[in-house]
Amino acid sequence: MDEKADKEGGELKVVMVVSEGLEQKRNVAWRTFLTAHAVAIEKIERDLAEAEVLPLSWYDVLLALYEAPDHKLRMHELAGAILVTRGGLTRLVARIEKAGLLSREPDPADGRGLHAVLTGEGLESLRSTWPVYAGGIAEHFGRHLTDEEVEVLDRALRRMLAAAREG
Amino acid sequence: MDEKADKEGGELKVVMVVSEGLEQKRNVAWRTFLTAHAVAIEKIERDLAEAEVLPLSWYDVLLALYEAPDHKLRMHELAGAILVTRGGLTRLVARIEKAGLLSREPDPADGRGLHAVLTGEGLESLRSTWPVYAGGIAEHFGRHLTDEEVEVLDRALRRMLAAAREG
DNA sequence: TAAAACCAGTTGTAGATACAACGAATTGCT
DNA sequence: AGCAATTCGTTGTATCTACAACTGGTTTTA
Repeated sequence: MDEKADKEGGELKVVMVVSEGLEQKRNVAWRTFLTAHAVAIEKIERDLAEAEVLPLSWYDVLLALYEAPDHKLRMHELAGAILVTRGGLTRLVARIEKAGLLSREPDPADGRGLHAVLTGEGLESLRSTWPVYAGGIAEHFGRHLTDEEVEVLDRALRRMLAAAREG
Repeated sequence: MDEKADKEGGELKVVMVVSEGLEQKRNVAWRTFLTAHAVAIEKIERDLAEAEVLPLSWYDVLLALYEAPDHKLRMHELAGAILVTRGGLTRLVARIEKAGLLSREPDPADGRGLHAVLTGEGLESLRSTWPVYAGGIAEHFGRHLTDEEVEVLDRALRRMLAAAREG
């Protein structure tokens, strides 16, 4: 790489120069963060698929409903909770409804609105998925971190999220 | 939530019971990790789109080429470097090639193989994209973390990745 | 050296997502 | 009350991705 810098003049510096000094460690950490996320997600999704339980996108929807009052949420609330656009949510919810894991019912208080409601079957799926998911999290994520690292990571990323919600 | 547990018996415990004790903090941290990733990526992609520079998927490909010897990689090496399936890479590379930012040339040493090679125009795009990307990383990620947190996060996630490569 | 096994990259197909435009319903303003 | 602006959810369209089957090239092995 250094030989290349000699041969090609400034080219190598495209990335390096800008990321030198104080910023560099943060950029390296960002890349680690991205890769770690991609690898962990890939492995966990594979575990879920092999066990024939819910994929993460379905699990997220149903868990959000589970955690909501009366196990129901308006579509736009659900979209906000799982960070999907409303357009995407319409189709995602339609697929999950077709599988019988949630139902849609009109909101009596607002003629425009719908509630997505967790069904008994949906709860059952959540129940059977969780152990597999928990196993994946432990195996591909938690197992490799010390207690202290977990705390630092959680605290730091929460601070980041709080800032994102304001900005 | 606790009232709900009283009313509905064991249901609330579906998730909580299993994740109690030692594991719980790790599961909470995992969720934070997922959300933080989703939010940061979303904001950075938006920055890139607004500045009309390369999206992350293209940037990743071109950066991998940039960092490779002679700025070229075999397709399967590239697929491994950016964590995409070969099928997906074929199309991604085709799009980038159509934009003139890389070229494909046969490998003289292996009739099956192709090299993806960074072009001058590709290097130029990398150059113009990086400041925007770096700004996004700083704004939506690095800015919110202390030096020590950055180090802990990088070290911990690297350890996780090392384990993933072996397992 | 011939056949079998393997590997590289592509392509058909299906699935999933975002963006923008839309119709229906509600809210706010005057 | 009545009209404009906003909000809600859906849908058309374009992109993008994964999986699996496939073609052609290479390596292994008998």
